[in-house]
Amino acid sequence: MLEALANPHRIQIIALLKGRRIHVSQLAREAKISRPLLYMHLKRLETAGLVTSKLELAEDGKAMNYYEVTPFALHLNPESIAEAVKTLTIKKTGSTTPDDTINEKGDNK
Amino acid sequence: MLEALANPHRIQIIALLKGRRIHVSQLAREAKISRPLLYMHLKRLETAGLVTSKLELAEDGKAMNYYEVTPFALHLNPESIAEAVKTLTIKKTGSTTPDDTINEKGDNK
DNA sequence: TTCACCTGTAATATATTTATTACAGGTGAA
DNA sequence: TTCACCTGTAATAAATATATTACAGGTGAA
Repeated sequence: MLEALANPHRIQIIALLKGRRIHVSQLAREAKISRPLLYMHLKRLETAGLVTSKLELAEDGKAMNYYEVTPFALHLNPESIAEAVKTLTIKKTGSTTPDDTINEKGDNK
Repeated sequence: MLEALANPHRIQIIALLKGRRIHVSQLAREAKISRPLLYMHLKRLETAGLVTSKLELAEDGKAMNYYEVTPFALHLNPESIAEAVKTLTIKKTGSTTPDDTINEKGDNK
């Protein structure tokens, strides 16, 4: 969730979406970014559960994909973070086994 | 600030630092990451104002760099984000001028 | 048929972040 | 002097994130 919020475009998208539904193309114009780029950002936001989308057929038959924000609330401070870390898994680059050998004991320069 | 919090190692570092001061080497051992990597993460946290450091001389003359968390508090929800966006600047890749020409008007396939 | 909208995605280039390796230098104690 | 700690950083590799370009296909109206 924090990773999803760690980008100015995505923050702006949430701000634009606040309180209203907008379809992708319109959102791209308002955010002043290209649709492909917007899709990428929306995907990240949607994966984090911060926005939802619904494809609808307008009366004239045109397909419109409407997005809206999820009413989330997150309080961040050292305490809440310490709590959250208990549920945190940090992936390792490479090895699958929880190997603790971190190269300690002596400099051996 | 959100960018600084958008990484599991840095989140963990804040958790480890909560309520106590620890010097770099000790922190590296507890977080189970290398010192060079830790320095990088600490730098990002410090730049965001989430932690502070103080280099001290222990009684035995050894230099120790102690870190501690800043007592921050951030409330995130669609409303607060919409507020924050008013103060947000999105950098452009390339061009310096605020150019709005986003290639609109007609498909011209 | 062409225009002006709408929906999407694959491939690619670029930029940034994350992580490692190899250094350089300090102290006190055995 | 060597060991076991401490401080840091530069250069590089590897992994991700960000952004662009080029597609492909749909609708209704002129």
